[in-house]
Amino acid sequence: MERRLTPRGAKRRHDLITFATARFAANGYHPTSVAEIVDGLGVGKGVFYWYFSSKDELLGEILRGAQRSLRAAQQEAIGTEPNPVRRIELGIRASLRWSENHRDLYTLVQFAATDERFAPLVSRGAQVAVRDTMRQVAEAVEEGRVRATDPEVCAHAIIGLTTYLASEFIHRRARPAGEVADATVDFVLHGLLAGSASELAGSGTGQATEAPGRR
Amino acid sequence: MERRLTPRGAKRRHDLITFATARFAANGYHPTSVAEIVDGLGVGKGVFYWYFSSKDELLGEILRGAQRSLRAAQQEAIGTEPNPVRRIELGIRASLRWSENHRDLYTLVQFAATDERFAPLVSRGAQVAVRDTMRQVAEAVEEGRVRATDPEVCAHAIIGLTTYLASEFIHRRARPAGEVADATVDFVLHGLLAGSASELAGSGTGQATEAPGRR
Amino acid sequence: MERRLTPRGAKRRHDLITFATARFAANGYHPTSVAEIVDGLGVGKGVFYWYFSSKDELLGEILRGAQRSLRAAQQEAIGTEPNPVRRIELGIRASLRWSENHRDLYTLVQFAATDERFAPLVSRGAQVAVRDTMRQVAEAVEEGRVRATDPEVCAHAIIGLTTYLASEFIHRRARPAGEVADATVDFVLHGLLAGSASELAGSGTGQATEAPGRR
Amino acid sequence: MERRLTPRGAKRRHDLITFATARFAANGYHPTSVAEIVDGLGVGKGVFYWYFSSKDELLGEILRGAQRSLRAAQQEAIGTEPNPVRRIELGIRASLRWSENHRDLYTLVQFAATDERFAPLVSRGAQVAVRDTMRQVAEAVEEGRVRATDPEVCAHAIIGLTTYLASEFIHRRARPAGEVADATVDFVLHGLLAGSASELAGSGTGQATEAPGRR
DNA sequence: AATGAATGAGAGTTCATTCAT
DNA sequence: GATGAATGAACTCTCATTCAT
Repeated sequence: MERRLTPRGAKRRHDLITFATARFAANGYHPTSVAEIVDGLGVGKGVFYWYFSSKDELLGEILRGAQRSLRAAQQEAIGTEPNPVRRIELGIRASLRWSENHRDLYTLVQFAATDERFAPLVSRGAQVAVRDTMRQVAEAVEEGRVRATDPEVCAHAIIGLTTYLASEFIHRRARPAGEVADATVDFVLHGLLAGSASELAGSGTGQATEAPGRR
Repeated sequence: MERRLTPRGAKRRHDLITFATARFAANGYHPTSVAEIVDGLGVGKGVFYWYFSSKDELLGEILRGAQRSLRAAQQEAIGTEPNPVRRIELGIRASLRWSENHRDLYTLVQFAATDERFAPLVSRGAQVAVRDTMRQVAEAVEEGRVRATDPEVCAHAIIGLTTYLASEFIHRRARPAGEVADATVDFVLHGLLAGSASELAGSGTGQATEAPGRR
Repeated sequence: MERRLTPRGAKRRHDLITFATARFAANGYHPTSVAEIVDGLGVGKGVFYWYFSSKDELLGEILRGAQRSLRAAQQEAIGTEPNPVRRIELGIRASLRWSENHRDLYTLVQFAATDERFAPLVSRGAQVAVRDTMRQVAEAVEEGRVRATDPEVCAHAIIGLTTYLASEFIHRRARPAGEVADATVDFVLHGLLAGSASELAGSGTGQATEAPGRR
Repeated sequence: MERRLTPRGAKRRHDLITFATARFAANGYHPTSVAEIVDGLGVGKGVFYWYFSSKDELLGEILRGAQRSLRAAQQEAIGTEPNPVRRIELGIRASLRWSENHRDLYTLVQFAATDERFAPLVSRGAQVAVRDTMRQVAEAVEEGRVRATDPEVCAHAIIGLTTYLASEFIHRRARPAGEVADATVDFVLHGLLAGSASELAGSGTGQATEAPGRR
């Protein structure tokens, strides 16, 4: 692949990606045939294989593009903000806004994570996000702004929460991203309990009472 | 369907479900053919269609079974515990333990949620879990044990967090469920911030596009 | 592959091989599609792939069968004949008779030898034939029945001649195998020259670019 | 077609033929795509169809060129040699030398002979060679230089032997053409038997004991 | 209950050929 | 003359499903 494209060619390629993303998200990747995609654009089958060497490769391209785009949105949102806690918040808000504007991509990434052929690709993208977030959590811990916790677990918790709430409230119920972000940030920062004294000190199942990762 | 099964028939059916679950989780639902399943069990194709009317129906059965099994595990764990916060914790721990013992089912549910034909089924199961959790959050709020928040959002946050951390730490990295549960419960209850005074008081209201009060 | 076949299945498989051999020989291997074969037999496409894992595999089967069959015919013809020269003759006659009865296979083998994917298979079969013939030539030389020559070259010459004359006279012109065999055996045994004294003594050494001794 | 070509055009056309011949010989005619050829030369598809009206036509050109070239080599080698036996020998030697220098063409001709669309073309070329050789055999018989045999069968025997030994020893084992020619000429002239008295007089299968073709 | 065999629509992909630029 | 793009029929092969035995 890697073809030098004319402007017209670049547009075709872009159209294919856009249309395929929509169909994959709506119908599922496997149930959507190449024929369906090219028919939808009113072009011949050969066009598809002129721009992509296979259906799998197309999905790969879509996933890579999604990750690039999300990361760019996050970094642009964070800008030069010095406070790491605030950076986390800005990252969450950017992710949710991005999620709102790219519902299809979200669905596709979710699917890709469940297919052994694409899971590694998704994993790699997730690792980048985790590393970004971890750095901020670690910094915030160092500065004493947040409780001492395992930054890796925290990073996953933040990303997982954001991801899940996006799926539930933005995609399924079409709530505005801003509102969802408020709730997410609130939960991330304060957790569930009222007051400062843990009512459940000593709870647990007899296993470690501290968070894992701290040795 | 609905067939009166002999003991031998019941075993056959169970074998089919078990084997298919493993293959679906490992290879993906669509890429796994009925032939692969029956060959793996050393039986003819007719057997499959004797017990299930279609491949889709089999997946439906698997998903319904998974939800029944998870809910049973949660309810057994909660038992008669009166404290709603403690009930939430017990539910989280039960879910993670279940997740540890049923990795394949977890993967399958994740996939099913991305396919428009199965998503409704998954949704219905998720709604049950959300309603269960919501009831407990609402009760905890009423009793003043947790901050006043939208119980629905909270329920989703709890479930989302649990789900995601299960996937990352139990499935991908094979950490023990107990450890992961400790961290999850900790995060759910206390959030991220240090101390009782919110450093970010004022955040979480409106879109907060201006930097919130930083010291 | 390797399937336990019922009698009905064995017949189907045999029909596929027979029909495909005829089409491959008439139209060429590549130009003959699987669809053409199954349509010709009035069965569904799946039937083909029930019995053969691919079109290539089918050709392989055909070629292997041809080699087995030809070799069996030769060995049966030679029987226990003690005279090696006579054994060579019997082999030639058997080959030509076989050729007469299996024109399609001959054409197919010729093609297969020109395709890099099948050439090794053909080569292997040819090696067996060469080794058989070589043994007889060597024995004949030892017994002083034929001129001292390189048995390997002779073996190839015999096989090549037989092959070629079969193609030309039996396949293209439909002459009876017996007649062709007489001529082939005659040429193989006596060569071209009249009398016993070589008119061209001295030739056959070096590149002989100058005219050799002519009267 | 028939196009007046600029020198640059003539070179392009020649390059296409050369490259295509190599790919066809290496990969097979059908499996080699036009795209592969033009990509290999770094030109666009249009170039191909500017010089040739189709892929089949290109193969036809290659085959015709091969026959022209081989015949020219033979005629140049024979020159004005008056002795017909010697002419046969010179022809064999020229053919093998040509074969050594044009392995790809040899492979291609072999293939073409097996495809019903190209077989007539190959046939026509072969007929020319047979007629040339026949004339020489007939003359040699008339002059009493060789045994009285059917000149047509002899011609085919000579050509078949030469062809086959070229394929086996020159192409597959890369032996020098001179050596192979010595063996071929020797076999053609003397056959296999030692001495002048046929040890096998009277052998045969009860069918004609004389060569076929004589009525 | 169960099997091997069969179906045939439809999948992804290729490729000779054409055409606008 | 030459290119990149496009065409679309045809290809090999898959697979959920059905059926005779």
